[in-house]
Amino acid sequence: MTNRGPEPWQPVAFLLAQVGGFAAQRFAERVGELGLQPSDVGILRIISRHEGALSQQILAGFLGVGPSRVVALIDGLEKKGLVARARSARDRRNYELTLTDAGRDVMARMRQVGSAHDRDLTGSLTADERATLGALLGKLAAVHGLAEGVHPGYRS
Amino acid sequence: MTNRGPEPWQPVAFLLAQVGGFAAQRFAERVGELGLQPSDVGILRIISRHEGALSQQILAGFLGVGPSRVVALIDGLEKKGLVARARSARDRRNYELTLTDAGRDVMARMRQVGSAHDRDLTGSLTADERATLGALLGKLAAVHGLAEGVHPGYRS
DNA sequence: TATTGTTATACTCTATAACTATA
DNA sequence: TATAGTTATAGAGTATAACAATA
Repeated sequence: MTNRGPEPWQPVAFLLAQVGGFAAQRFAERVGELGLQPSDVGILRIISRHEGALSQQILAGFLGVGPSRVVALIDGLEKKGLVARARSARDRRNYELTLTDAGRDVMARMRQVGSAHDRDLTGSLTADERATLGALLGKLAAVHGLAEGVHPGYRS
Repeated sequence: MTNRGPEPWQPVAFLLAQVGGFAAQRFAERVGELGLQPSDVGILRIISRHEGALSQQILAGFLGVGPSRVVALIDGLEKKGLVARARSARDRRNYELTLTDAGRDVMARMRQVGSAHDRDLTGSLTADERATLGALLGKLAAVHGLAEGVHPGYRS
């Protein structure tokens, strides 16, 4: 490696945004084949983790969006038969969001799509390179406080 | 390194989209302080590379958007005094887009912002780690045919 | 009175297609 | 007639605030 003086800074931030944007775009296409939007994927995951103990307000908090937007998002998933609204017996103002059987099926297919997407995107790397890339990205995510499994694309 | 069987695939694609999205968001904030949108930055760069030999149609081709969108984008930059439309003498239908002096000033400041952004984003990595990350991302960008310096966020 | 979810309104962004001026 | 740029229109997406039901 040649020495080009102090701090030969590599402009990696742009590459990161560029490749990351490409990854997001490809992922949107893939889940689109399942009839979903990228935002739906994250919502299904959150619901599955808090099965039955999740109101729309709490979900809005997780996503960082207003309550009215959650209405539209859940409307779409309910219309597709993937999510069910059940009035809480203890406080009939709020809903308990649950996955339907079809919703669980879609989540299983989502995992397959995710794996295929991952192979598609990083298949040209060796296993070592992929592990290194994952470690470095994980380090950046941790340093900047990015929550695990939550894409920053919800809030405006 | 423990052996967990064949193909212990790391889900790096999501991390990529997540960190990449964060990088893009931060960059938008930074250039926002210069009164610019991320799309403006790419356009200024393209104009500077084809100084005077760039019509709006050709620019639309580069960006992958329709001509009417270019009108709005250039309107904004012209109103800020960064870009000038000059009717071509040879074919008075099309414009030759050029940077104003103020536009060149802003580009210089953009480079500083870009460096600061890069330090901000990857400052927690060692120089070696940063170089490795850049190399791996560059490899992915090349494999997937991402044009140098063009963010995929223009086309719908 | 306070809170959950919903609806109504307005605003932004973008694409498509009609239009003008040059060729 | 064909092309460069512009304007007009319509559609999607989203945020804000008013609203109804429940507490």
